[in-house]
Amino acid sequence: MPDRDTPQARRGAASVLPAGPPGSDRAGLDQRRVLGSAVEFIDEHGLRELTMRRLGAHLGVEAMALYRYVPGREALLDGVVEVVVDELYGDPDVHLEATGGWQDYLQRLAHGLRRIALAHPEVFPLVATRPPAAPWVRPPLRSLRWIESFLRAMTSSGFSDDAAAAAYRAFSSFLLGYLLLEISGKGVETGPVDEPDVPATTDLAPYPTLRRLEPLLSQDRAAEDFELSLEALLERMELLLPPRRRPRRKS
Amino acid sequence: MPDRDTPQARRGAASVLPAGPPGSDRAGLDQRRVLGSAVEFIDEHGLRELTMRRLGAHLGVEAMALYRYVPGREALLDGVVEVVVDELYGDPDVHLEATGGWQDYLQRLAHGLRRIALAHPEVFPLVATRPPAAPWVRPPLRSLRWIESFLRAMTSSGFSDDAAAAAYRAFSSFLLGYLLLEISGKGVETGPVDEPDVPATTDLAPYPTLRRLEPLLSQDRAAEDFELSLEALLERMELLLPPRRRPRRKS
DNA sequence: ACCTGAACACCGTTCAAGT
DNA sequence: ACCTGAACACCGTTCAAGT
Repeated sequence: MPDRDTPQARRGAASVLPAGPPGSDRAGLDQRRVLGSAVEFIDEHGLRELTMRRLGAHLGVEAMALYRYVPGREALLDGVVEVVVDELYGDPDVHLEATGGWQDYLQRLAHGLRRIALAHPEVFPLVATRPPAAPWVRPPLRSLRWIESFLRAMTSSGFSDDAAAAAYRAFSSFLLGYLLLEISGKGVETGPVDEPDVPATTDLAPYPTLRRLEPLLSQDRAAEDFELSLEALLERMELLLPPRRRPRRKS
Repeated sequence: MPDRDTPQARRGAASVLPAGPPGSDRAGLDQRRVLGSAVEFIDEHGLRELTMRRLGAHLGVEAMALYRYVPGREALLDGVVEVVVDELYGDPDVHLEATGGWQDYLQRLAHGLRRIALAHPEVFPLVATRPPAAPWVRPPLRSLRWIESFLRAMTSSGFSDDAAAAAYRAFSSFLLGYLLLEISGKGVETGPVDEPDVPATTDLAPYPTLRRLEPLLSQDRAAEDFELSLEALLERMELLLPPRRRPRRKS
């Protein structure tokens, strides 16, 4: 399912995984099929349930067969992260780097990553926390090609190298925090159904302010928050431009 | 080690764990000792290594003995998160809610959480990704008492309920993204030592901008970034105040 | 009251063996 | 060339039994 229409998408970015046998494409396994199936499995049952043996069963094969295509469970998870992040290449809304300037590009990039997080909420914590391959790989922008694309868009828009690097750090921090919290707020109350007679609702009596604001805090403002904070971030980035290229702020 | 000098710290916030036997305090186990030991173990060996059996050995006991004090591994991890977050209660720099106004309070709160993240980098991903008990519990501010404290500080400083809630959401997103990325940048290059003759350095030739900025991106700017972005966040929060309470911006 | 031994079902992973 | 069966070391968890 993922990684559509990008023949050598996984080839460009130094893949975490060895190549594996070339896709015989018809019957039989395939690294792409294994990884895609793993993503599917996590989307459906959650990361906790993913097991080499169960993934094998999901593919109609014994667990041991997977080791032909993946060095082990850890590498499988790395591959899952890679596949999900690579879905960005198939997103038509994100392509074409600089048709509308850097702000437009960063907007589309941010929204593309948000779509990925919302499409794979069970995978995203993995995207967020797997140790990156290099210190300058900052989740959720874990693909060398997108990092390159980001930095080129900024520098070619007039940002200094320092400013582009600072923008990259701010952008990744913003996305990581926002998206992780958005999906965490989503997944609550799902899971094993416990005693329905004990509502498990915490007693808020000792916390009067919290109790008063509780209905307010339970509202889902993720979409608006995302737009507004992204807008604010872009405005703050604008200040990193050399003064000549910075449009006068209306006030 | 954690949870020092706060006798009933874990009593106020609805604990995830049942009480367990009262601490006989001398020899023998104790829920506090089990959780504290787990934190210690993760700090030392990483989350991946933590096993009921190994934690038992670490405490000089068989794994099965732990089940007297903890319902299972999942609850143990919840307890670990709770213990680490509760360290905030022992931080003398964070206490006293509003001596210097809300900005000063949020500064100290943010720095306190940053100290925790840096002190327990192996635990922090757990703080970030464990499913919260309620939708309005937003990591890394996972303690009802601190959420209450935050909201009270804001509302009593003139923020409307809506503004306080928005500030809470923005503050938690900021901290989560920043701290998670700071510790992720720290932990890289540690772990199993592979082939030292193959430096595993990715070939950056296809990514010229990245290659040019690589030394810049490898610098550790976490501390400065944190200060500056926190400052910017607080300034943005100021705009949520009703105009009368908002000091005139200089310039 | 607290801990242990033995047992159960299930992991990840290796490897010789099948086809 | 690709998959499997059997095996190994190790999990989390239960429970009757020890002290």
